[in-house]
Amino acid sequence: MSLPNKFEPKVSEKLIQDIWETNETYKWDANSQTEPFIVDTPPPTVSGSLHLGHVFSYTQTDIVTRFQRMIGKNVFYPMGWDDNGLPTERRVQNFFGIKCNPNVKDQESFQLNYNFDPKKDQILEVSRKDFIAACVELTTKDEVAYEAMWRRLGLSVDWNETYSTINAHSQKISQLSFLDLATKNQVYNLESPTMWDVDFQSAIAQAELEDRERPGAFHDLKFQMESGEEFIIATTRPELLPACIAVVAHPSDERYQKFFGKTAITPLFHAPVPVLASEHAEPEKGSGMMMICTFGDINDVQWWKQSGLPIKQVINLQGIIRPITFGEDAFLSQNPDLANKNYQQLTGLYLKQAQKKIVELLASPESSVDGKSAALVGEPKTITHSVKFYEKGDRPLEFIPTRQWFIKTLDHKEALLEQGMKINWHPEHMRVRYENWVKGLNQDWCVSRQRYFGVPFPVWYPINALGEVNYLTPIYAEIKDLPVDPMSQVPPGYLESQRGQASGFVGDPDVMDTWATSSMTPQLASHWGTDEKRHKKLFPANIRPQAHEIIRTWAFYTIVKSWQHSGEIPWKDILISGWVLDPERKKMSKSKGNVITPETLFDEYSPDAIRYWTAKARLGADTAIEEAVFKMGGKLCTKIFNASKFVLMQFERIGLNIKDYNLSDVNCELDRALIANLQSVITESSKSLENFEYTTALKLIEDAFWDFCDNYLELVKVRSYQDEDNAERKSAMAALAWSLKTFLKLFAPYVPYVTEEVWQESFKDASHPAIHKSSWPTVDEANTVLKPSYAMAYTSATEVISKVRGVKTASQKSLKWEIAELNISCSIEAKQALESVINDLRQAANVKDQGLIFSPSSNQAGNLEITVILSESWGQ
RNA sequence: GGGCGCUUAGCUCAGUUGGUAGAGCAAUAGCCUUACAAGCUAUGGGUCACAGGUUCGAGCCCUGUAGCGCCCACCA
Repeated sequence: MSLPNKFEPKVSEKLIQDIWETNETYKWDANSQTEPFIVDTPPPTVSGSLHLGHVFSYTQTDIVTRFQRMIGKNVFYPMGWDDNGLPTERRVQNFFGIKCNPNVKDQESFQLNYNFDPKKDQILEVSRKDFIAACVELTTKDEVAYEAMWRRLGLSVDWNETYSTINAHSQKISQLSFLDLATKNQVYNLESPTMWDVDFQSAIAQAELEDRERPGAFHDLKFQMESGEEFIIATTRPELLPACIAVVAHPSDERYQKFFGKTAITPLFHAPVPVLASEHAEPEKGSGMMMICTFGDINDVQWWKQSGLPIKQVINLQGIIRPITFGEDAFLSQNPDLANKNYQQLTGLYLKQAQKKIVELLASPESSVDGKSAALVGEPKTITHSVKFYEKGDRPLEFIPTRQWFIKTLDHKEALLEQGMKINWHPEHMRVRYENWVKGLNQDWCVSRQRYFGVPFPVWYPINALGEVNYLTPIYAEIKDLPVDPMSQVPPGYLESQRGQASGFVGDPDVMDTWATSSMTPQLASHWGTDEKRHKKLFPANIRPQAHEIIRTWAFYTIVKSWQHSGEIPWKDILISGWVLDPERKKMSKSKGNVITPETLFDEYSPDAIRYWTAKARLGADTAIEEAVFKMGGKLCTKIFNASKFVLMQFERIGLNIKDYNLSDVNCELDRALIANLQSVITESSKSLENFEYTTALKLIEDAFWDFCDNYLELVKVRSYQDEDNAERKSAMAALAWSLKTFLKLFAPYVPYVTEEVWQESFKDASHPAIHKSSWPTVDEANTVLKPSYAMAYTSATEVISKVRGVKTASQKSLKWEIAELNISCSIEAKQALESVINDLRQAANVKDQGLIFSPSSNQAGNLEITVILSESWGQ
């Protein structure tokens, strides 16, 4: 039973991990009847490496969870890997230099290029199957590295309970969810203008939108009425002029009343378009007249839906101006030859180039409708405006008509707000963000993505005898067959040979939004739909820890799914963590994260020290990376170690075992005061931790511990150094043992390594082989009532010792310097209290024999007047 | 434009129901003290963003203002 002389966290790190592992310290007990505590762990996105932001929020969860385990809950703490979706595809593309092309054939014995160099090597197009295999290979490797880092951080995860969002289990549940929603009539597919990312070649959802400030310009364009009168419209998107379907002004705008119901002609394309009244147009903006194009923005889409006018689609899925012919179909023109001549100059151009080109055309002197002037009036006026982007995209979103699957949300706003009210939000004000989001929804959840590495829709579509695909009567997979891949599997009752044939079928080629799967994390962990007995035990979860920027996605979608499937809330409490900010107070970014990796910090400080830093930040509070706090954490751990060493040494010296202490030996006021104080620390910190206020609890524990080291240990030292094991020493030893054990347990959720290291050398026994197999301290253990006299003894003694230190320091003397006379003037009560600790006090202060003098005072009970006269020399 | 949060010592932050402003770091001055010099002791440092109000009393409650951060919406 002994600790190493020096505290070296690195030496014991691995050993301690092994202890946790071999004792199955964090294993969920499937058969236990005790109250569970279920964590809906965020599955980190597997696309590179974990950074300090992850360490921050996951540790906060771990602290809460370790506490719950110690108070006796049957903790279920799984770990998932979110490896499906765009981030993974993008990483795989860049890592191996491959790109998915569904039309390419599978390769035999496909070898991935681990040494891909973007400067030298060409991008290789591979089949869907090969691409998915590459995704699986790389994410599997990443997941190994992630697990190692989580273990090092000391997350008390049950590593038997892991899943990945792309594995068969997750695919099955994700598809099951889709089928359940189909049965409940909560999903539909629809061909309609949808937000489209031209680079990713996929639809995206409202929740993935991001506004970005971009330079733009107002272009004033001259239109003409059929009757010959001219007017001006202002537009930031002149390249959409060929897609103009109408021009509108506000109904009350007097300038344009005379035009309403008549026809205007567009420049360059001579397209006749109706002039209509619309509330959309604001008279004060520009000329008060605006053009409606298919489609410049969401307003155009909404307006078009009401108007019944045909679509003029000029942009293709790649963001390129597609070939069309004026004079045909919707593209009416009063001068098709001229229109086509102009349009041909735009065909094949990317939107940006097309804009440049059309501005040139509009600026030419004969571009107006009557051919007498330029249609572009004046110079374009440059502005900065916000433009909608896919949050992971590089070019602005376009609205392009495509067929997509949607999950109904707009019909359920009220119910979803109610569900939000049933959940406890920490901090409380984060609920408002959820509510704002729900209230502001304007589209159902677009859940299909035209990507490859994801969960397929369990859906085929029948083809009629004419070869037309019928999207409105999909063939759903049977539940027993899940998971299915409709691109390689055949729907019930069909043959593979019928794929793509008249009277046959086609598989849905799309995959689901990655959130469609991760919104099921509570059910993925509980095995919803596949193991009802287990699901009953593990659903709903107790806590959902997550970051605030994904309230509108992860939290929202999880609440949606849970409500639609079973009418329940997915978890009782949601814990919103803050952001890690770099020293310039900017959000920790991936590039910055790579500079300061968690491993670097673990090496330089210790996992415990980093954990301490995370524990100093409250939920929801953004926190700067602060080296000073890492240092503090390190110092605290050293202190815990050294104080433990001191206590253990006192037992060793006279051959006693620290486990054999007996609290009934405690008979000194000072020792009773210590125990009584710690009791209130236990009560208060437990209350805070139960409410997820781990920061408040830590402060209480820490303050008590530093006081224990600075004051109690100093006072009790001389008594405990006695060689004779008499009653007063026994009292000290029992108090020391119990308080050390208590402090170790109180600190254990925060700094598991150092507390475990000490535990192994002190209180470990067969039924408590690890500190996290021991129980949280309770007040009953000590059963000491705090009497006013204890408190007074303790605080008065502390006050005296503090005064003595002040005098010695001011005289630049060692704290060991002898005191010739210590005169304490105080009330009768204070005197009585101090007399009970007089020996401890006299020796700790090193007062000469007979040098401690009390004199009466009429002061208030607590007020002490202390005079110190130092000896001329050291003393003996 | 709507909403939420923040503003306390040089820095990073605590501050319970209103009752004499706190910690760590940094700075300064010291100390080999039988757990700890990677330690310890002490000292200095604040008009609690600003302006009103309620109250015997406001960092805390109310109203307004400003700055910072974030969420949402609008944006021809």
